[in-house]
Amino acid sequence: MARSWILHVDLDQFIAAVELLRHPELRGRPVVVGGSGDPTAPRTVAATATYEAREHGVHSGMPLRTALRRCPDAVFLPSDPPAYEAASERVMAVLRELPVLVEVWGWDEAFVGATVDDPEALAAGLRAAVLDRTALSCSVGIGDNKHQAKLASAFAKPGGIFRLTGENWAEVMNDRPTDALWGIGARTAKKLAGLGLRTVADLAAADPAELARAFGPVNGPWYHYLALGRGEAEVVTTPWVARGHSRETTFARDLTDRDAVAAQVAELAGQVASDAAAAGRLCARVTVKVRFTPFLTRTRQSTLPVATADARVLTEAALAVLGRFDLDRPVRLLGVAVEYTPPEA
DNA sequence: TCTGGGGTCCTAGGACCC
DNA sequence: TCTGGGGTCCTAGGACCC
Repeated sequence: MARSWILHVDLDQFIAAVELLRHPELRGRPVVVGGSGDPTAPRTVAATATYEAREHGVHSGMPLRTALRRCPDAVFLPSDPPAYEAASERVMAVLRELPVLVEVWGWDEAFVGATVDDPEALAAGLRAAVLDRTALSCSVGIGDNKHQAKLASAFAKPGGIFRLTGENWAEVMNDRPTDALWGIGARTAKKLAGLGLRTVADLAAADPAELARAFGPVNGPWYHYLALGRGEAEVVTTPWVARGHSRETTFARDLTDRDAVAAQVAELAGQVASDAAAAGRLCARVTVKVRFTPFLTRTRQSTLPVATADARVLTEAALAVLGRFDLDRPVRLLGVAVEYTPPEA
Protein backbone atom coordinates (compact mmCIF):
# COMPACT_ATOMS: atom_id res chain seq x y z
CA MET A 1 0.00 0.00 0.00
CA ALA A 2 1.35 3.39 -0.98
CA ARG A 3 2.04 5.81 1.87
CA SER A 4 4.07 8.98 2.20
CA TRP A 5 7.77 8.88 3.00
CA ILE A 6 10.51 11.38 3.64
CA LEU A 7 13.86 10.63 2.02
CA HIS A 8 17.12 12.39 2.82
CA VAL A 9 19.58 12.53 -0.06
CA ASP A 10 23.14 13.20 1.14
CA LEU A 11 25.99 13.47 -1.34
CA ASP A 12 29.02 11.42 -0.33
CA GLN A 13 32.15 13.48 0.42
CA PHE A 14 30.65 16.21 -1.71
CA ILE A 15 33.47 18.75 -1.91
CA ALA A 16 36.14 16.09 -2.33
CA ALA A 17 34.03 14.32 -4.96
CA VAL A 18 33.65 17.52 -6.99
CA GLU A 19 37.38 18.16 -6.80
CA LEU A 20 38.17 14.60 -7.90
CA LEU A 21 35.94 15.03 -10.95
CA ARG A 22 38.05 18.03 -11.93
CA HIS A 23 41.34 16.32 -11.02
CA PRO A 24 40.85 12.63 -11.82
CA GLU A 25 44.60 12.04 -11.56
CA LEU A 26 44.30 12.61 -7.78
CA ARG A 27 41.94 9.65 -7.28
CA GLY A 28 43.34 7.32 -4.64
CA ARG A 29 45.64 9.97 -3.18
CA PRO A 30 45.19 11.84 0.10
CA VAL A 31 43.57 15.18 -0.75
CA VAL A 32 42.74 18.03 1.62
CA VAL A 33 40.61 21.00 0.53
CA GLY A 34 40.58 24.29 2.38
CA GLY A 35 41.43 27.98 2.41
CA SER A 36 43.51 29.11 -0.52
CA GLY A 37 45.21 25.71 -0.66
CA ASP A 38 48.37 26.81 1.15
CA PRO A 39 48.89 24.28 3.97
CA THR A 40 51.32 26.60 5.75
CA ALA A 41 48.77 29.40 6.09
CA PRO A 42 47.94 29.98 9.76
CA ARG A 43 44.35 30.03 11.04
CA THR A 44 43.03 28.10 8.06
CA VAL A 45 41.15 24.84 8.39
CA ALA A 46 40.26 21.92 6.13
CA ALA A 47 36.83 22.01 4.50
CA THR A 48 37.10 18.30 3.79
CA ALA A 49 39.58 15.44 3.45
CA THR A 50 39.38 12.31 1.30
CA TYR A 51 39.29 8.85 2.89
CA GLU A 52 42.98 8.43 2.03
CA ALA A 53 43.80 11.59 4.02
CA ARG A 54 41.50 10.53 6.87
CA GLU A 55 43.55 7.40 7.27
CA HIS A 56 46.36 9.72 8.40
CA GLY A 57 44.09 11.32 11.01
CA VAL A 58 43.12 14.34 8.94
CA HIS A 59 39.51 15.54 9.14
CA SER A 60 37.43 18.56 8.25
CA GLY A 61 37.85 21.45 10.64
CA MET A 62 41.46 20.56 11.32
CA PRO A 63 44.00 23.37 10.86
CA LEU A 64 45.80 22.90 7.54
CA ARG A 65 49.15 23.15 9.29
CA THR A 66 48.21 20.17 11.45
CA ALA A 67 46.97 18.29 8.40
CA LEU A 68 50.30 18.91 6.69
CA ARG A 69 52.18 17.56 9.71
CA ARG A 70 50.00 14.45 9.82
CA CYS A 71 50.02 13.81 6.11
CA PRO A 72 52.95 15.50 4.36
CA ASP A 73 52.16 13.67 1.10
CA ALA A 74 48.64 15.09 0.87
CA VAL A 75 47.64 17.25 -2.06
CA PHE A 76 46.21 20.57 -0.81
CA LEU A 77 43.59 22.23 -2.97
CA PRO A 78 41.97 25.64 -2.53
CA SER A 79 38.31 25.78 -1.63
CA ASP A 80 36.19 26.84 -4.63
CA PRO A 81 32.63 27.61 -3.45
CA PRO A 82 31.25 28.65 -6.88
CA ALA A 83 32.23 25.22 -8.28
CA TYR A 84 30.44 23.45 -5.41
CA GLU A 85 27.40 25.69 -5.86
CA ALA A 86 27.25 24.80 -9.55
CA ALA A 87 27.62 21.07 -8.89
CA SER A 88 24.94 21.29 -6.21
CA GLU A 89 22.53 22.94 -8.63
CA ARG A 90 23.07 20.16 -11.17
CA VAL A 91 22.22 17.56 -8.53
CA MET A 92 19.10 19.41 -7.35
CA ALA A 93 17.96 19.82 -10.95
CA VAL A 94 18.18 16.05 -11.43
CA LEU A 95 16.07 15.46 -8.30
CA ARG A 96 13.48 18.01 -9.40
CA GLU A 97 12.95 16.20 -12.69
CA LEU A 98 11.68 13.17 -10.77
CA PRO A 99 8.07 12.82 -9.57
CA VAL A 100 8.88 13.86 -6.00
CA LEU A 101 8.84 16.99 -3.82
CA VAL A 102 12.31 18.43 -3.27
CA GLU A 103 13.46 20.64 -0.39
CA VAL A 104 17.07 21.76 -0.79
CA TRP A 105 18.92 21.69 2.54
CA GLY A 106 22.34 23.14 1.83
CA TRP A 107 24.87 22.34 -0.87
CA ASP A 108 25.05 18.62 -0.46
CA GLU A 109 21.70 17.46 0.83
CA ALA A 110 18.00 17.55 0.14
CA PHE A 111 14.80 16.17 1.58
CA VAL A 112 12.48 14.40 -0.82
CA GLY A 113 8.81 13.69 -0.21
CA ALA A 114 6.93 11.00 -2.09
CA THR A 115 4.00 8.65 -1.78
CA VAL A 116 5.05 5.19 -2.96
CA ASP A 117 4.78 1.47 -2.14
CA ASP A 118 8.47 0.78 -2.17
CA PRO A 119 10.69 3.57 -0.80
CA GLU A 120 13.87 1.52 -1.29
CA ALA A 121 13.14 1.30 -5.01
CA LEU A 122 12.60 5.07 -5.09
CA ALA A 123 15.86 5.63 -3.19
CA ALA A 124 17.76 3.39 -5.60
CA GLY A 125 16.26 5.31 -8.49
CA LEU A 126 17.33 8.65 -7.01
CA ARG A 127 20.85 7.38 -6.45
CA ALA A 128 21.12 6.01 -9.97
CA ALA A 129 19.78 9.20 -11.55
CA VAL A 130 22.18 11.43 -9.63
CA LEU A 131 25.14 9.16 -10.35
CA ASP A 132 24.27 8.83 -14.03
CA ARG A 133 23.75 12.55 -14.62
CA THR A 134 26.41 14.08 -12.35
CA ALA A 135 28.90 11.26 -11.64
CA LEU A 136 28.37 12.01 -7.92
CA SER A 137 27.50 9.32 -5.38
CA CYS A 138 24.92 9.89 -2.67
CA SER A 139 23.41 8.02 0.25
CA VAL A 140 19.70 7.95 0.91
CA GLY A 141 17.90 7.72 4.23
CA ILE A 142 14.24 6.78 4.43
CA GLY A 143 12.01 7.88 7.31
CA ASP A 144 8.56 8.95 8.47
CA ASN A 145 9.95 12.44 9.03
CA LYS A 146 13.02 14.58 8.33
CA HIS A 147 14.74 13.72 11.59
CA GLN A 148 14.56 9.97 10.95
CA ALA A 149 15.51 10.32 7.28
CA LYS A 150 18.49 12.53 8.15
CA LEU A 151 19.86 10.04 10.67
CA ALA A 152 19.15 7.17 8.28
CA SER A 153 21.26 8.66 5.49
CA ALA A 154 24.25 8.77 7.84
CA PHE A 155 23.76 5.06 8.59
CA ALA A 156 23.57 4.45 4.84
CA LYS A 157 26.99 5.96 4.06
CA PRO A 158 28.75 5.57 1.80
CA GLY A 159 26.58 4.97 -1.19
CA GLY A 160 23.82 3.02 0.53
CA ILE A 161 20.18 3.14 1.55
CA PHE A 162 18.81 2.80 5.10
CA ARG A 163 15.29 2.93 6.50
CA LEU A 164 14.65 4.36 9.98
CA THR A 165 10.98 4.68 10.95
CA GLY A 166 8.82 4.36 14.04
CA GLU A 167 9.00 0.62 13.52
CA ASN A 168 12.75 0.20 14.15
CA TRP A 169 13.49 3.50 15.92
CA ALA A 170 13.84 2.07 19.42
CA GLU A 171 15.87 -0.90 18.23
CA VAL A 172 18.32 1.26 16.27
CA MET A 173 18.51 4.35 18.49
CA ASN A 174 17.71 3.53 22.12
CA ASP A 175 21.23 2.59 23.20
CA ARG A 176 22.96 5.45 21.38
CA PRO A 177 24.15 8.59 23.21
CA THR A 178 21.79 11.57 23.13
CA ASP A 179 24.03 13.51 20.74
CA ALA A 180 23.25 10.94 18.06
CA LEU A 181 20.02 12.92 17.64
CA TRP A 182 19.91 15.68 15.04
CA GLY A 183 19.88 18.90 17.06
CA ILE A 184 21.61 17.66 20.21
CA GLY A 185 25.30 18.44 20.27
CA ALA A 186 28.14 17.95 22.71
CA ARG A 187 27.10 20.72 25.11
CA THR A 188 23.52 19.62 25.49
CA ALA A 189 24.54 15.97 25.75
CA LYS A 190 26.83 16.85 28.63
CA LYS A 191 24.12 18.81 30.40
CA LEU A 192 21.68 15.92 29.87
CA ALA A 193 24.26 13.49 31.30
CA GLY A 194 24.38 15.73 34.36
CA LEU A 195 20.68 14.97 34.80
CA GLY A 196 21.42 11.25 34.46
CA LEU A 197 20.18 11.11 30.86
CA ARG A 198 22.83 9.45 28.71
CA THR A 199 21.04 7.47 26.05
CA VAL A 200 18.21 8.13 23.65
CA ALA A 201 16.09 5.72 25.73
CA ASP A 202 16.84 7.72 28.90
CA LEU A 203 15.78 10.93 27.19
CA ALA A 204 12.64 9.35 25.72
CA ALA A 205 11.60 8.28 29.23
CA ALA A 206 12.34 11.70 30.80
CA ASP A 207 9.68 14.13 31.98
CA PRO A 208 9.21 16.95 29.42
CA ALA A 209 8.33 19.40 32.21
CA GLU A 210 11.60 18.70 33.96
CA LEU A 211 13.45 19.14 30.65
CA ALA A 212 11.64 22.45 30.16
CA ARG A 213 12.95 23.66 33.53
CA ALA A 214 16.51 22.75 32.57
CA PHE A 215 16.53 23.78 28.89
CA GLY A 216 13.70 26.25 28.42
CA PRO A 217 10.08 25.93 27.34
CA VAL A 218 10.82 25.17 23.70
CA ASN A 219 14.11 23.28 23.79
CA GLY A 220 13.38 20.95 26.70
CA PRO A 221 10.21 19.38 25.28
CA TRP A 222 11.82 19.40 21.84
CA TYR A 223 14.68 17.15 22.99
CA HIS A 224 12.13 14.69 24.37
CA TYR A 225 10.25 14.77 21.08
CA LEU A 226 13.48 14.04 19.17
CA ALA A 227 14.27 11.09 21.43
CA LEU A 228 10.93 9.56 20.51
CA GLY A 229 11.95 9.69 16.84
CA ARG A 230 9.52 12.43 15.96
CA GLY A 231 10.25 15.39 13.69
CA GLU A 232 9.08 17.71 10.97
CA ALA A 233 7.43 15.78 8.14
CA GLU A 234 6.49 18.49 5.67
CA VAL A 235 8.64 18.96 2.57
CA VAL A 236 8.69 22.65 1.65
CA THR A 237 9.47 23.24 -2.01
CA THR A 238 9.39 27.04 -2.01
CA PRO A 239 12.88 28.60 -2.06
CA TRP A 240 14.41 29.45 1.30
CA VAL A 241 14.20 33.09 2.33
CA ALA A 242 17.34 34.15 4.19
CA ARG A 243 16.76 35.75 7.62
CA GLY A 244 20.08 37.55 7.54
CA HIS A 245 23.56 37.68 6.13
CA SER A 246 27.10 38.14 7.38
CA ARG A 247 30.73 38.45 6.41
CA GLU A 248 33.65 37.79 8.69
CA THR A 249 37.41 37.51 8.45
CA THR A 250 40.02 35.87 10.62
CA PHE A 251 43.32 37.64 10.21
CA ALA A 252 46.52 35.67 9.74
CA ARG A 253 48.07 38.11 12.22
CA ASP A 254 46.22 39.94 14.98
CA LEU A 255 45.15 43.52 14.46
CA THR A 256 46.28 45.88 17.19
CA ASP A 257 45.77 49.23 15.49
CA ARG A 258 42.39 50.89 16.06
CA ASP A 259 42.30 52.48 12.65
CA ALA A 260 43.07 49.18 10.99
CA VAL A 261 40.20 47.58 12.92
CA ALA A 262 37.82 50.35 11.86
CA ALA A 263 38.95 50.07 8.24
CA GLN A 264 38.24 46.32 8.23
CA VAL A 265 34.80 46.79 9.78
CA ALA A 266 34.00 49.42 7.15
CA GLU A 267 35.14 47.02 4.42
CA LEU A 268 32.96 44.17 5.77
CA ALA A 269 29.96 46.47 6.16
CA GLY A 270 30.37 47.57 2.55
CA GLN A 271 30.40 43.94 1.41
CA VAL A 272 27.32 43.08 3.44
CA ALA A 273 25.53 46.13 2.05
CA SER A 274 26.31 45.20 -1.53
CA ASP A 275 25.27 41.58 -0.88
CA ALA A 276 21.98 42.82 0.56
CA ALA A 277 21.39 45.14 -2.39
CA ALA A 278 22.17 42.32 -4.84
CA ALA A 279 19.65 40.11 -3.02
CA GLY A 280 17.07 42.90 -3.04
CA ARG A 281 16.83 42.89 0.76
CA LEU A 282 16.82 45.58 3.46
CA CYS A 283 18.75 45.40 6.70
CA ALA A 284 16.95 46.08 9.97
CA ARG A 285 19.71 45.39 12.48
CA VAL A 286 23.52 45.42 12.41
CA THR A 287 25.78 43.26 14.57
CA VAL A 288 29.54 43.65 14.87
CA LYS A 289 31.51 40.66 16.07
CA VAL A 290 35.00 40.90 17.53
CA ARG A 291 37.10 37.90 18.42
CA PHE A 292 40.01 38.84 20.64
CA THR A 293 43.13 36.83 21.29
CA PRO A 294 42.83 34.25 22.70
CA PHE A 295 39.47 33.33 21.19
CA LEU A 296 37.20 35.52 23.29
CA THR A 297 34.23 36.48 21.16
CA ARG A 298 31.97 39.46 21.81
CA THR A 299 29.08 40.98 19.83
CA ARG A 300 27.33 44.33 19.89
CA GLN A 301 24.32 45.22 17.82
CA SER A 302 21.95 48.02 17.04
CA THR A 303 18.59 48.30 15.40
CA LEU A 304 18.54 50.77 12.54
CA PRO A 305 15.96 53.59 12.63
CA VAL A 306 15.06 52.75 9.04
CA ALA A 307 15.81 49.48 7.24
CA THR A 308 18.30 49.99 4.44
CA ALA A 309 20.80 48.44 2.05
CA ASP A 310 22.71 51.70 1.67
CA ALA A 311 26.44 51.10 2.08
CA ARG A 312 27.15 54.47 3.67
CA VAL A 313 24.40 54.12 6.25
CA LEU A 314 25.35 50.54 7.12
CA THR A 315 29.03 51.39 7.37
CA GLU A 316 28.34 54.31 9.68
CA ALA A 317 26.08 52.16 11.83
CA ALA A 318 28.68 49.39 12.03
CA LEU A 319 31.40 51.85 13.01
CA ALA A 320 29.16 53.33 15.70
CA VAL A 321 28.56 49.83 17.10
CA LEU A 322 32.30 49.14 16.95
CA GLY A 323 32.80 52.25 19.09
CA ARG A 324 31.00 50.50 21.96
CA PHE A 325 33.72 47.82 22.26
CA ASP A 326 36.75 48.00 24.53
CA LEU A 327 39.44 47.36 21.95
CA ASP A 328 42.11 46.80 24.53
CA ARG A 329 43.31 43.42 23.27
CA PRO A 330 44.64 42.11 19.94
CA VAL A 331 41.87 41.26 17.47
CA ARG A 332 41.95 38.00 15.49
CA LEU A 333 38.51 38.19 13.83
CA LEU A 334 36.05 40.85 12.78
CA GLY A 335 32.56 40.27 11.44
CA VAL A 336 29.56 42.30 10.34
CA ALA A 337 26.12 40.69 10.26
CA VAL A 338 22.70 42.03 9.38
CA GLU A 339 19.19 40.88 10.02
CA TYR A 340 16.94 41.37 7.01
CA THR A 341 13.39 42.68 7.04
CA PRO A 342 10.95 40.12 5.60
CA PRO A 343 10.85 40.44 1.80
CA GLU A 344 8.09 42.55 0.27
CA ALA A 345 5.05 40.47 -0.48
C1' DT B 1 44.08 20.08 16.63
C1' DC B 2 45.73 27.30 18.99
C1' DT B 3 40.74 26.47 16.90
C1' DG B 4 37.04 29.03 9.22
C1' DG B 5 32.85 31.06 7.45
C1' DG B 6 28.00 31.28 7.01
C1' DG B 7 23.79 30.39 8.80
C1' DT B 8 19.32 29.45 12.22
C1' DC B 9 16.80 29.52 16.45
C1' DC B 10 16.29 30.00 21.53
C1' DT B 11 16.99 32.15 26.19
C1' DA B 12 17.17 35.58 29.65
C1' DG B 13 17.06 40.04 31.40
C1' DG B 14 15.88 44.77 31.03
C1' DA B 15 13.21 48.69 29.13
C1' DC B 16 8.99 50.42 28.32
C1' DC B 17 4.06 50.64 27.99
C1' DC B 18 -0.75 50.02 29.42
C1' DT C 1 2.68 54.71 48.43
C1' DC C 2 6.69 48.73 49.16
C1' DT C 3 3.95 47.94 44.31
C1' DG C 4 0.20 43.60 39.81
C1' DG C 5 0.29 41.51 35.44
C1' DG C 6 0.92 41.26 30.78
C1' DG C 7 2.86 42.28 26.24
C1' DT C 8 6.53 43.66 23.08
C1' DC C 9 10.95 45.09 21.72
C1' DC C 10 15.88 45.14 22.27
C1' DT C 11 20.37 43.18 23.38
C1' DA C 12 24.02 39.65 24.26
C1' DG C 13 25.13 35.21 24.31
C1' DG C 14 24.67 30.17 23.55
C1' DA C 15 23.91 26.03 20.94
C1' DC C 16 23.68 23.70 16.82
C1' DC C 17 24.25 22.68 11.89
C1' DC C 18 26.74 22.34 7.27
